[in-house]
Amino acid sequence: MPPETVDELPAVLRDRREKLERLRAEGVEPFAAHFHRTHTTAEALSLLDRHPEGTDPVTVAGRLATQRVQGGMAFADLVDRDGRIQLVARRDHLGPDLYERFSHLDPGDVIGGTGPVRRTRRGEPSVWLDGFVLLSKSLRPLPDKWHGLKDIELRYRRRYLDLIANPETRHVFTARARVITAIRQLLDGKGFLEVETPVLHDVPGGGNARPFVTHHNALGRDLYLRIALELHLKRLVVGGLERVYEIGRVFRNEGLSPRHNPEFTMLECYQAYADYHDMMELSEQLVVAAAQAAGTPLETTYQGTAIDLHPPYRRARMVDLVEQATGRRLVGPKLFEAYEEAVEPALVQPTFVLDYPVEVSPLARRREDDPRFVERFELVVTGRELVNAFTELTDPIDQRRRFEEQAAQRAAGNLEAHPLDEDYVRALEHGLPPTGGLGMGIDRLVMLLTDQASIRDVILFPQLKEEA
RNA sequence: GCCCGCGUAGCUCAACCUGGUAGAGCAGGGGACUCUUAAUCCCAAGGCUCAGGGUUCGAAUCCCUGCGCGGGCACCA
Repeated sequence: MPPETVDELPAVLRDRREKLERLRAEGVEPFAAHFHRTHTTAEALSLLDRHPEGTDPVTVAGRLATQRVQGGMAFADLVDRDGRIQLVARRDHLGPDLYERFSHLDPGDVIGGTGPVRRTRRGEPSVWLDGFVLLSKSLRPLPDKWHGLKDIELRYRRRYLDLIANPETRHVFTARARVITAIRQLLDGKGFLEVETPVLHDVPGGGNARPFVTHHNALGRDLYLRIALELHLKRLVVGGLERVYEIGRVFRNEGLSPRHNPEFTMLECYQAYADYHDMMELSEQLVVAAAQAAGTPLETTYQGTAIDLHPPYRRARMVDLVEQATGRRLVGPKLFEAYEEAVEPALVQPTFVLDYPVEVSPLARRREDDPRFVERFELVVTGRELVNAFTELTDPIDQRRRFEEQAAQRAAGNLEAHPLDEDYVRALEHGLPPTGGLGMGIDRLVMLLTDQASIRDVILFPQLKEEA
């Protein structure tokens, strides 16, 4: 920040700096060290319900929204995380000095106020102030009180203003937090152990994506930010933890889009003695639990399209879906390409797409009845992959061969082909129990449940280009 | 990386097509008002029109370049 003199500031900012100095000159500290509130706004309101004639004094704290100063009586809305409550100040009651200070507060100032709660003549529940304290002076004006903050760039860059001005934004991120809590509760209840695995990887495996590269100075070598959680979690199943999960950030060095942020949040969980059929049931349970946590009905809409999230979801084999769409019965990478092009975008209602070609699934177990396919599914909703899961490949010999096929693709220029992870193959050689595994994109799940069109609307601080 | 659109006061938007001194609401300042709630009414103030070039007597407006944002494509299990 350049050293700015008060004179150079826009008038709206200069006025507030001058107010700040005036307050200090009057002996009022504009940034309080601490404050004790007795009630949130919601608690104050429910207290009034129990004492409709008026409560004992309560102390609330929050940010001042709008003010309505009317001669010797002033009204203001105080906002905290739970909601809002009206404050009433009267010159007769507070005395002229304190009243004057109240009426010169700005929207955005953080204050604490004490007084009984009762209704105004118009029926508005209000804290009738016996006194108030300025806790944090706001030196910048709030966004337009009626239109909110519309500028989409400012909403992302200054998320704090978006959260103050737009209730919908608060709702989305509250729902996101509750969804993640619900997922943890569901998995914990099934005996899964939440673990943390490294973000810095020697070998960026578990998915097909270009990684971010970073450098460790003391080791004198490059490391990669993880693109998936998979390989470390399956090592833990080898280690006997049997049911593990991690909810964590992964990083993919790809372009930005309404559905892609370079860092995003994945749930991955692995269950010994389970297969991909079990993972389908688990997927359904996760979606239902998440929807309930977000307060989203199972009969919902996404961007104007009706979506029914009631399980069980349709199950269809990829070869059949492609044949229905194109009339051709394909195998191998061509099947997968045709699926992505002709089928996936049209799958609006929740659908488990089963049995992927082995060539695009180097970590999944082959089908016993047809080794060209693996026991893998993706749960697709609104044309987007929500879950990717499979019966894990446990045969270390086959795993090494699959890695070598990927290495050949890599040598041929496919930067996203899976690299060989020797240590992972060694872990398999010790014996991975039959295991089902599942990965779920939390951001896309929250987008679906909160009806948000862009992944940027469900990530608090999404990646943008450098500010001008 | 390519294509399209957008960028005006702290915020929300006019004026741009068709070039002629940049306007309004909110927020802020002053005043009136002791039951308001998008309070109301009166007064005054607030701008490097994203940046840089060009065309023109004259550019917010037309043209070019750059930057930023959005969308699409490419990329992306």
